[in-house]
Amino acid sequence: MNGISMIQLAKELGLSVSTVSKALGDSHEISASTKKRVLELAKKYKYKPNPFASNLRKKKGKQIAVIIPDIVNNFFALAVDGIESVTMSKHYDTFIYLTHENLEREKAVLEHLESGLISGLIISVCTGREGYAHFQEFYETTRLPIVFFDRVPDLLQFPKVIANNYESSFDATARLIKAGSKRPALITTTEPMFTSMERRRGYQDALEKHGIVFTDEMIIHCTDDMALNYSILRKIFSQKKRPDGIFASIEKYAITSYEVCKDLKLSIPKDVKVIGMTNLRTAALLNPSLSTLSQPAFDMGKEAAGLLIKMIEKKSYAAANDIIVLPNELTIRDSI
Amino acid sequence: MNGISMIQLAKELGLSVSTVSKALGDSHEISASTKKRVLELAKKYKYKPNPFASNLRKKKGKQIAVIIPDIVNNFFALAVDGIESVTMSKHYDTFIYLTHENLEREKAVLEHLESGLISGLIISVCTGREGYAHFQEFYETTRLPIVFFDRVPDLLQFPKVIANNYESSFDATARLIKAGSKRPALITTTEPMFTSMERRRGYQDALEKHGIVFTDEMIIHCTDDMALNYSILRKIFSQKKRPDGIFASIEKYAITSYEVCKDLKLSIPKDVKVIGMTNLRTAALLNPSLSTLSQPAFDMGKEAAGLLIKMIEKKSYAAANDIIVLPNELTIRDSI
DNA sequence: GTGAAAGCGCTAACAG
DNA sequence: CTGTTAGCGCTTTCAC
Repeated sequence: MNGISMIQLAKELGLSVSTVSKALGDSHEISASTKKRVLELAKKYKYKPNPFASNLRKKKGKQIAVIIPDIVNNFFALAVDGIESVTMSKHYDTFIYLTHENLEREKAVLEHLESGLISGLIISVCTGREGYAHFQEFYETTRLPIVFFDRVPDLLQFPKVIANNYESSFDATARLIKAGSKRPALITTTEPMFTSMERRRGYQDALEKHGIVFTDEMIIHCTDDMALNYSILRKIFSQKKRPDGIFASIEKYAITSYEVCKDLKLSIPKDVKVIGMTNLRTAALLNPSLSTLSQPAFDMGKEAAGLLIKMIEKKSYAAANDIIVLPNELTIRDSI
Repeated sequence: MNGISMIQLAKELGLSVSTVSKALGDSHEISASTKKRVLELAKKYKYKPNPFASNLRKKKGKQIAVIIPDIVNNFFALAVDGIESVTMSKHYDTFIYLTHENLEREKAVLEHLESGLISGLIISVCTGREGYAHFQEFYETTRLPIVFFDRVPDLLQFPKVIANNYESSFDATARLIKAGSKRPALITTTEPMFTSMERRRGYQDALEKHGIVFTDEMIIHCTDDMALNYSILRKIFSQKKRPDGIFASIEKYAITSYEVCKDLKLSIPKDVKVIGMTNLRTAALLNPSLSTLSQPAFDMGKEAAGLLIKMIEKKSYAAANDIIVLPNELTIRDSI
């Protein structure tokens, strides 16, 4: 905290503080000549308004928060990149909070933010679907605009930015089938999430559409524990009646699938055809190169931030129930 | 902005605002019974102090900024993860700003932060070594604690957290040589950076130590343009007298090396032995699995944040010239 | 142990 | 077009 204050500027200019304030705000009440004088002196002294003072007075600032489960994940990193690209251009400051899939942490951050530090919130919720009450409560007490992205609480009425998970999962599964898979498996998480439910719906509908009878064991549930996932998959792919295709609907599961196939000497794509839901830049360099369904992560971040700032700036909450749907991108490589 | 204010608390308790303030601050001037009453009512109403008001009054807040070139890079993502793990536990809020290797952007962010929004700064500078004046200037005008990490301005007197780039590059190069490489190349950036200079020093010293005569063309300069890098590398590795080893001292160059070798049908590790400086989690899944020199990214972030908060909280700037050096980790896999 | 008063730096009525 | 005034909500002397 340092530099010159408005008071000192006013003193040196022989003007009142309020005149200086208005001049800096380019108010129409102020004469061009005065504005010029003020601006010049402000520039000379590199005057920067004290954000605490002005936020306190205006009861509003140019700071927003981003709450995500994990930054060490290409998807979220790209989303943050997209968010920052717009907050930067709109001169907003961006707080970042990581929940690490911990619901308590998520609640704690939300409660902390009820202090009024921010003017808006972008969030991708952690796994698990019980307990959305804290979002509702946050909104009730702060009335602050919130935009959810990717992992959204399906039952809550808030603006959201999501990918076309249903449709693209349908397409990906269909591609596996067309490539010759008779029993493609879906690898998904044990945690119930809206996104994975949608992907599962797309998967099942594609099976049905192509006359493949769905049975429960075609869905493989993995966890957060990579070692456990490995043994789960290894067990399943060691069976005689193993799946001959994989739609890995979570990034890390695609990698584990590769490891298991490698270790079991199952050839990809001959024995097992694989499509992975991932934004990994190295997908093309894996052996064999991995076919991917990738999310428009950067654009999702951009849209979310754009929407949020619109909500903050126009008091028009017309946007409040917007749902923006962006397309995932299917890239076929050698794994299929 | 919402919720109850201290004024309302005071009114309801029949106390003065200053008493409530002290009670909430657990001041020894206040009786235990009063503290209890205040705390209970505050809890009942979920009172949260208005951060703008208290920051304004105290001329100091619990917000810090992190400025990095790129979040879509495992190294920086991990570092942010490390930083956030400590700011979270110490109840600080973390702003994030991305420079995308753009010096102008870096300067703009710094200037913006001169407003006094934050109480401390963690930064990894963008490429290019001209122009460190803005850091000095930022410090002169704000007197705020700054911690640099990884990409640090070597000539400036500030606390820094870095990796042992010289020593570990020496070791990595030595491993290439011991594995049989007679002419290992160093792939580095055209941009002069302290980190890459250190890596280069380690590389050259290892050559000398092992009796390999260094010539200028053993250093391959790549850029930010991936397509250009590809053609640079392709040209070099098409020559008869091509290198038989690669120490890729920047993450993305290791990937391009793989692509080029694949396309030129050069076998790794038979024709070319490769070690890449990278934190990519998929390194082990590449074909062949990539030997890596990885940075202690998470810990670097943790150390940087710990140091910064120490500087913010104790006014003791004893730490001011600290340089914390953490070890890189060499993992040998099939590419060598 | 508690309270009164001043003020952090800025904005926004309202007057003039 | 410019100035006066009254705070935003909190912390911090200084009295009592």
